Amino acid sequence: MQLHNTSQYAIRVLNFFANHSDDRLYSAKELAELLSIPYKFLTKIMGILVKAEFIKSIQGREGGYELNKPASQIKLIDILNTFNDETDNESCILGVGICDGHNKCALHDQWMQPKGLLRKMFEETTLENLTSADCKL
Amino acid sequence: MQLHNTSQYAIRVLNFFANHSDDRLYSAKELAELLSIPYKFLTKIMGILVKAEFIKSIQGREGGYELNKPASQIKLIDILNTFNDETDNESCILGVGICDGHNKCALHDQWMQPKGLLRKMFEETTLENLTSADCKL
DNA sequence: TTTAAATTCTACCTTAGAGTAGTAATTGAA
DNA sequence: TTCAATTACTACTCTAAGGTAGAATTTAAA
Repeated sequence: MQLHNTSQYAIRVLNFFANHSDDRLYSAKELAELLSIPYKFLTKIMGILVKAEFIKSIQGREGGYELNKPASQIKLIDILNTFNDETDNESCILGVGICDGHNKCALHDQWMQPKGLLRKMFEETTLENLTSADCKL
Repeated sequence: MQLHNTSQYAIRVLNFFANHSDDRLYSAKELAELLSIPYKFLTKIMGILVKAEFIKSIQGREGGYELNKPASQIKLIDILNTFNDETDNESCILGVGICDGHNKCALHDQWMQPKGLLRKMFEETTLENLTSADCKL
């Protein structure tokens, strides 16, 4: 019951940019050091974030990365979906097809409430809503 | 954000026993068919459930499995822990060490409430509390 | 124009979860 | 005593996530 490592990294990187909207670029080297993410793995993730248009990249010497859109327009769920992190609300927590009120798994009733809050968190939280000050990178 | 396959299988098997407390044994072959779980994988899981003392096994011809303790004494969290499914409430959802009120990750505040409900569900739900009738196996 | 700092691309390695295969051991029934 | 139905054990394969390596490309500064 946890997020993929790549999703965690991606959220932390994007959150970093949301909190550093000074008008400059950050290189992969800098980010890797500041966020303690393996450099080579980070560059791989950055490539995905660029393709997904969360991040804009400037190539070449003095290049780097910056946010490609306002923090208020990036939802957590969009990030998770980019990395195939399971947020499919229809599928059953016990893996027994699709659950609804009439055709449900043994854990369905207990699962409804936490599932709803998780869904709310991922769908309604944007980078803008994340803790901005004094938080761990 | 989902349970391991083995945990799902284990919960479904244990729930099946909780709902079929008639005084008989069920063989791995029967269980595999009734619950649509690959036979060989099921026997592997049953071995773990036996070692963890959730299930009692009777070897040899006419043998099989039965619950080893009352359904009210088996919590979901005990099952998950048996299969290393992450339920460590201290560790951070973004993977940045230990989060608390003073030293927290960017998502800490939003995570508190769903985390609490998940914890409650896993720690307070026993096999006895699961839906017993008309639920998918 | 050269060079160094940066992104980008392709390919690979490692690990853990998921699942399979085959055989040994057990045991009640015939 | 034999045999068939069963659990138990060991070892393997497959797949996807996590992570690494190295070279190609881009670009601005020197």
